[in-house]
Amino acid sequence: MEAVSRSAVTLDAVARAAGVSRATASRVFTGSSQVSDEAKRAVERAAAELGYVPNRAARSLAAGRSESVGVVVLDPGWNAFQDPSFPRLLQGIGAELSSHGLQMVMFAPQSGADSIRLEQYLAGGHVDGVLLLRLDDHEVLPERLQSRGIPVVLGGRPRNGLDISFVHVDNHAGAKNATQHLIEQGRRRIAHIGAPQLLDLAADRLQGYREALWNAALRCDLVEHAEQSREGGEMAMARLLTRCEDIDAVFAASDAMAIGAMWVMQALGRRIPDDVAIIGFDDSPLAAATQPPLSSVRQPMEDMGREMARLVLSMTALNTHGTLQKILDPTLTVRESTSRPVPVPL
Amino acid sequence: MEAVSRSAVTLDAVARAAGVSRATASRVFTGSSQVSDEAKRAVERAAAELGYVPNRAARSLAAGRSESVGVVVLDPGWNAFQDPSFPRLLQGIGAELSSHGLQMVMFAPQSGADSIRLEQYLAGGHVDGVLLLRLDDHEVLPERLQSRGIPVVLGGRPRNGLDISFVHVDNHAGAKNATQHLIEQGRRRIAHIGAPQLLDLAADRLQGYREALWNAALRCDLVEHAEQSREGGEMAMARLLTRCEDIDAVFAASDAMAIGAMWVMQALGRRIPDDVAIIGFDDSPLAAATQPPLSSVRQPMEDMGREMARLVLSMTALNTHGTLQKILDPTLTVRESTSRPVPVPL
DNA sequence: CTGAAAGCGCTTACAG
DNA sequence: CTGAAAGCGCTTACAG
Repeated sequence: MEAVSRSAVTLDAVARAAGVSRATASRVFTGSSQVSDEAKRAVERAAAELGYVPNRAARSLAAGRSESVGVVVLDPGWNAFQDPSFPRLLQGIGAELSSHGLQMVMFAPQSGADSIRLEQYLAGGHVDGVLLLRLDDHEVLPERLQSRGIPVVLGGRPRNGLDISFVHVDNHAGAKNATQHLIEQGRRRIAHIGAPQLLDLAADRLQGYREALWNAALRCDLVEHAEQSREGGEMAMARLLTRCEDIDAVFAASDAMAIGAMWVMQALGRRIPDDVAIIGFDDSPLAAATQPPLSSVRQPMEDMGREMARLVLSMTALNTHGTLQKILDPTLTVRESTSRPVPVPL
Repeated sequence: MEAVSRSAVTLDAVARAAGVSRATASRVFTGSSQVSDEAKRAVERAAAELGYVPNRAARSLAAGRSESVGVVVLDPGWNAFQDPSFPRLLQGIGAELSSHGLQMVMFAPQSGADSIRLEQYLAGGHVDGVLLLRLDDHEVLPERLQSRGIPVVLGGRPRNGLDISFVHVDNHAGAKNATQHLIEQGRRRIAHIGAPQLLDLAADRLQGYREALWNAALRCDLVEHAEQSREGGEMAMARLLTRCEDIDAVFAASDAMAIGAMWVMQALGRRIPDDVAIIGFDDSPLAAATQPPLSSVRQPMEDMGREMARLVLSMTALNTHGTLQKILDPTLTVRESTSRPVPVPL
């Protein structure tokens, strides 16, 4: 059993066909300017005729870099692949890398064996840097890669004590803005349906909600946490109503939960937004599809992707051992669930 | 600007520390049996102490293979990343590759520039084979890779005239089974909501439906095609009802469309399954969440992934130039939307 | 601008 | 079982 003679045409063959040295041929492919137009043309013609494709493994080895960046999705349940914001994140990463001529390489390890293999792969010269998504607090990969000298950037905030680069969306600010928006609409009995308490985004969003209420001198103990699903939202909404009958607004920490709240309210015959305003979080495709359409906090996922890519690129370029970070603000997408449409005067 | 001295510890260093030659050290990592236990232990100890990680770029270059397989998702809209069956497919691929000690490397090219870079990457010795997902008829990547001698396997049937390996789910059989199931439940006026006609799965599923009706000597012109969404299903259902008031069963080519049909029927006060039975396609998470739960045709996505991996592995091992194919049968997941629950006698 | 040469870190016949 | 040596396909100072 022998390896296929796959990459039949090598740089050497191209150089010979073009009548130049291997060094010169190499220079035209690496974009070095030190080549005469004549030589360049000859090499390019020869390459085209022979169908030359550089062997990137050889190039990585010789040059000490690979012109590619790894994106690792640390998500044992593959949930990321159903998260509507995930493609937007990938798109941002891909666009930024692409504009620098870099290749994006993605990984989704599922088992311990996968992770070990992956670590060796990433540490083994196949990528210039690594972007890490969806890691939980027990994940050791970031530190292990970093200790090997590989530039690493996290999506989300690292756990305490970890000195590592990251890009993070300010959940606190997003929640505060959402709540302020409700207050500005004249709402006064504003409830919050929080994410499961073990997520740190739950604490951040709750905190933002409380701060906005505090600033407006409103009471703020109308909080229930729930599973991030429509059902979770329904149950939380029901519990909230037993605590306060005349809630006039709800800020939910996810669109799915907001929809659950909406269903409960509508089943009770309350009009949205007339009787109760509802705002969600994530601005997922769901939000635009409800009746009435759901206002939501939009996380700048494309921007987050772009920034992650920028950070890792500047780390590889600077060859620094310092860490970088960037915090992005969410925006508000206001739809009819929080604001009565103003009739357009003729 | 110089490359980081990243992979500080090389095979050479390990060999020296272990007091053996580089060749022997290499043999313990490649799993060659030709090594004494003593030497093996010494090398493993040295590697652990020094924190050695093999440089895989070098290994790929020297060995002529990479122990990794590329998975390319050719989906300009990133839609795959929101498709509930997509993670199952990846899981199948990952599990099979993993069990053979192979690394799975994923790509999602978005632009022409991405595709060119990707082709060079894949052809450049970084992967041993390629799995292609979601390609449309104009895609040239499969042929281009194959012509470079790289083992390629498609998920889905290749367009006519393309001699290439593939794994494919038999849509025709799935549709036929679903329709037969409805007939066995005593239904006689069975409508079909088809996928958009430009998809070839639409034709396959329609054909399966027709065949089942034909075999049972039933009429079969109750067909409407629609967008693959709940709204599409609603509109198609409404159109069908204008053509035949007393439809007693619906076979929809996707779960989302089936749900649309369900909503329309329920809004009209018809009981499911008593008055009308409904079955979908894909057995997505949606199906289990409806009221009543939706019967559906389940595509064996994990199996498809596993088979794709198996095929590409056997192609790399056999080093053959022939092509392989495998066709898988869907199964039926029967829930309450098509069969009245039989009360359990005490 | 160009070429000869060394070297990137590994694997693998080949000869013991 | 082991080692010396050649070689994988490229890049890049170095010296013209």
